Amino acid sequence: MLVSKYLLKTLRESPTGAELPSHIFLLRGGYVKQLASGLYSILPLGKRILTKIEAVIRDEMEKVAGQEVDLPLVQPAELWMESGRYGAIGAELLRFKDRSEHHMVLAMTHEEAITDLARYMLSSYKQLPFMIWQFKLKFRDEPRARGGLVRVREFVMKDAYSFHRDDADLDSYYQRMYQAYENIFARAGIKPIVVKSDTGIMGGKIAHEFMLETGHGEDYLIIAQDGSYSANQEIAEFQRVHTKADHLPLEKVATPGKKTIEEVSALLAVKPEQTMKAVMYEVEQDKKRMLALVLIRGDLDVSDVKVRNYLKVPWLLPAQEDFIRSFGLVPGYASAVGLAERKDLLVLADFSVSEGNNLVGGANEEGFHLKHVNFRRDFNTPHCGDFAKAQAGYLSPDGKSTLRAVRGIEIGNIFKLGTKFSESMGCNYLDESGKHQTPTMGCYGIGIGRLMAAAIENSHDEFGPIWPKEITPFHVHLVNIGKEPEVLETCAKLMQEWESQGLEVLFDDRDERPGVKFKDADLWGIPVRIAVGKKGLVEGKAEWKLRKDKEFSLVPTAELAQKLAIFYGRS
RNA sequence: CGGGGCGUAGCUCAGUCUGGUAGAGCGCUUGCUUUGGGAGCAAGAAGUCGUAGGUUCGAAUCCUGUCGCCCCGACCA
Repeated sequence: MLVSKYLLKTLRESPTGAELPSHIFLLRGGYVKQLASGLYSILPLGKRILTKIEAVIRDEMEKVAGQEVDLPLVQPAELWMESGRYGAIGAELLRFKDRSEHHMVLAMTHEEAITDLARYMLSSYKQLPFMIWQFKLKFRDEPRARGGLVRVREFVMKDAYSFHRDDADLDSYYQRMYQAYENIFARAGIKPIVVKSDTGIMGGKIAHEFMLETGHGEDYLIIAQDGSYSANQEIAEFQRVHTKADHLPLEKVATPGKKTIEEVSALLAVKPEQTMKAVMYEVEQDKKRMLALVLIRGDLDVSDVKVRNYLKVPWLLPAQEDFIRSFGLVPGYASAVGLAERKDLLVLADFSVSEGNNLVGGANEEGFHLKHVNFRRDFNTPHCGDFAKAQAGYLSPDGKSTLRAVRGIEIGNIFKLGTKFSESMGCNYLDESGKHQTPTMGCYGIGIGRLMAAAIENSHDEFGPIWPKEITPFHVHLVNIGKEPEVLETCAKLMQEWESQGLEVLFDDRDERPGVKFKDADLWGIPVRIAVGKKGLVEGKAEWKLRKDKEFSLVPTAELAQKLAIFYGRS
């Protein structure tokens, strides 16, 4: 490919709003162009990388016996009503009507369509297990797109779905897929951190996220210092430290105008970990709007994902003041003391308060708190659990190590879905004894564009991306220095020679100064740059420079082909 | 959804406060000179100042609506 004929445009300056290295370089290098918020046009250079990534993934999917399909993006709403997700998912699911007034959606993932296909195809246990997968556009009306290709609204995903007779078979296939993911990311030059994650609206039981650790990531990961534990912060567990003490008598104290933990603990001269707060949410259960009180020690934060999962509700809203007051509670002075008879409230107690003692809590009266509040004696609830958000510095779940927090970008995930979709959508098969059985499912996703962005976050310098060999847009970046006939002839000859050995060559044949060409070469990040100039050619040599290195070496032009073959493992 | 910011040439921005009819750098076109890390000189093309309405003799500038984009938040009582 000749640069002079290629649809490429590099920018000297970063476009406004780009902050992540991947966002900046994708725009500056001419890989993508933004069309609207969260919507990007992929330009020829970017498309080559996506195609390479897809080739790697296709290779690994075939190794785990995947069968590639292509399912519709536009789907009837009825399908999503069958699975129950039409009502469970919020505005992220784009709904519209077609010309004949049918309710339709743009698929944000393809469990429904796959299950529909499977219930048509599947009839006998002899067909199981199988895995179906695709590269397919998804549309998610994200509340806020950000970070270039990291969080967009329209994107291509590799989504795979497996069907099994039982959990044991799913478990063993899940392990194979786990390995396939390790392979894919390794081939993209990435060493992911694998964490346990929330299963969210997908349902299911166990899920893992493959995360790239980066200072710019939008997810927070909790990792034990000794490596024994890793999880997404949303669901990360930790061991609470409790003080042991005899229960002291309940005591009412005046705390006028003191509502926050800081104010109350300062006034009463106690540490925040000796206080209890009531974090209140508005939830909907059985079509009724309820107020949920989550009681937790003052120094801890609530994980709303843990609360949501415990209550099995699709969403939580922080309760507004007038909503709280409509239940007769006082914001700033709320607790569960004296509310035992209230059936209209959901009271949840984090282990930090159910196992702690002598805490300072609200008196449910404007301007008053209670000292020495104790679980069971002063308040009670059957809903005790882990509702606290893990933070750096806390003890790991086994208590043997300390947790640390890092930021990361999710580049892939694998789920054990179970029978959520196969059951609700009537997908079944006959076993050996002729009985109807419901297959158990797994699903496995990788965002292609996000992986391209992650590869840059993972591998770049101040001048541009440094592409790994397997996903580089071209194998060789050839540059002529000067317009002398012998230089141009040599370049043409070399290009033809390398292409005939199957290498992809980008030849910067433009009439530009060397500095311009080298800057662009850095933005395009091709692993090998070969520069041909009159000076070197006198000795029959050209410059060999790796993108990751600063220095070049002079190599006889006759040896370049072999050197390239070795570099790309094709010798 | 809430809060903040920004929309002026392909890109980055100045001009807006204090109203007087459009600017710079980069990029693009042409010519000459240059040629190893984003060259120099000269000439040139390019913007209904996001959009609609209002105020005014006169609006990029003031007012109102509207659309778009970016950032923060979506939670600790």
